[in-house]
Amino acid sequence: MTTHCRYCPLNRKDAFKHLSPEDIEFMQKFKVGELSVEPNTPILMQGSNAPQLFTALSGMGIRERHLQNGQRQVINFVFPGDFIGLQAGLLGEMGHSVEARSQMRLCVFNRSELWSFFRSHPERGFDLTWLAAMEENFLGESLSTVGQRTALQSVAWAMIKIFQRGKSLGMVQNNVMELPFTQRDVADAMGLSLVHTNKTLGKLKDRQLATWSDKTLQINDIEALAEIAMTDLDPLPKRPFI
Amino acid sequence: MTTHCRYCPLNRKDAFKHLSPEDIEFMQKFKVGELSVEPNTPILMQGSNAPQLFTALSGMGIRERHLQNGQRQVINFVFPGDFIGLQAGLLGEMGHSVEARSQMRLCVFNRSELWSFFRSHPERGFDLTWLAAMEENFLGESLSTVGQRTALQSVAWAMIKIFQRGKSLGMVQNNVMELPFTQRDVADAMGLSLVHTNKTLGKLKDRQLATWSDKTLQINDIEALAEIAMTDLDPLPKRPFI
DNA sequence: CGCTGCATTGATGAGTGTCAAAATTGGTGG
DNA sequence: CCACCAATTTTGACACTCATCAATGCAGCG
Repeated sequence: MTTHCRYCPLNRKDAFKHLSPEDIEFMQKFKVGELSVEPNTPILMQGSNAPQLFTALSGMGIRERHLQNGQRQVINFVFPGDFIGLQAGLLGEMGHSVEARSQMRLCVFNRSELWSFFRSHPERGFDLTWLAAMEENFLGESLSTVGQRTALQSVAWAMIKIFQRGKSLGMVQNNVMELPFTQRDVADAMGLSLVHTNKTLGKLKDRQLATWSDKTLQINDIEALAEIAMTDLDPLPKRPFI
Repeated sequence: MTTHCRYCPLNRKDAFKHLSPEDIEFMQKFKVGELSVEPNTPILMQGSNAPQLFTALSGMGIRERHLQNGQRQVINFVFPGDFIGLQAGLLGEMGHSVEARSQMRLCVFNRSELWSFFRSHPERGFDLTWLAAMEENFLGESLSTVGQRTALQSVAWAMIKIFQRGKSLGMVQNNVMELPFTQRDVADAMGLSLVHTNKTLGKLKDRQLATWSDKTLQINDIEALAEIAMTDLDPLPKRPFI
């Protein structure tokens, strides 16, 4: 069931910087196996010191952080190509949990070998840091959204971000993409209540900008959305993957 | 005016993992100089592709992100030991600006040599990634705060975080530390209005938990603060520095 | 000495949260 | 194929936190 890295599905998508055959061989030595999980399966737990790290090969999930009183914040959405477990690998403890939302296929690595990564193939260490910087950048943008944007702006922003990411991965056809998330996920991502998120999504639908129902997101006018969200529509840079 | 890395002030603080003499020599080759800036001086601009990277040697600052309509979000506070310019170095573009709030001394590196970092001294590349993971972790926590905590909880949380960080760096005497920030900085960090932040700080003062005035923060009951903020008071891990 | 930035306080109202319930969907088993 | 149940979405009414507006005080400074 485990495919050789040579046939890694990520290496074929043009959202990613392609790996050289040598790099592929190197990664192959790293790979311990593949993991296939059902929707809503926990992958890594906040506070855990997991021995395994992952790269999402297909499917979608969420990163979420739980507070002492049971509230949660959705930190980010997980797409194919995302590395999962950076904090466990480096800090020895995850700052958030990761949970699948659709069925997912994950590439599994051994945490204990992360260091050999840096030592023997520094470009790959560099790539990992690149991903960390990208994530940091995104979290800063999210923070600005939750802290400064209104509900309407926030939801518009979220729809754009999800859509753009999906588009870069070939998950969009005719301005439509599958979304396995619930409205509660988005609400917790934007720091809004479920009810208000629902009503805000309704507004976007009324204005014929974006329609999300039946696990399907349709974007009708992304420029108008971007206007509302006060954001640019820059294409995503090619990213490395681990 | 430029001190040799051998005398780096950071290497003497026990908040940090100490560098070996060889590492110090290596870093010395890297170092281009030192920069001393006055309060409110911009250090790196959002969107810029700066040729220089920094490590804060002393003083404090902020990371901030500007939106199209002029609002801003304070992403994080900058303390000695913080690396500045990761995103410029790796992504080629800063996602936020960095500005001094007190007088600051900065260690200056050449961005173009960042890669040799990873190649010739992979442990140092590893350390840089460690810092990136730590920052990512903190941003996730901030996001949870802005998204989920109430104003009182948020402000209590911020005071704790700043105080803990200051304490680990020896900036606290008798539960008192200097804070060069304005209330507007904190308000923009927590996604609150200036007025409400002021009133919330007043509440903490009334309850005799924390007093911040005249650029001085005094923490009277950190356990009670932690209770309000729904957070633990774990000691900070020893961190590397670049 | 007036100017500017920052802190402080009170009054008012908008944007969201909370509560409650109905509608819809999807899954499960008889 | 239908009945039932759980999860999710949707809608309306109401409450409240927090933003906004406005004015004052205060300190630093040219």
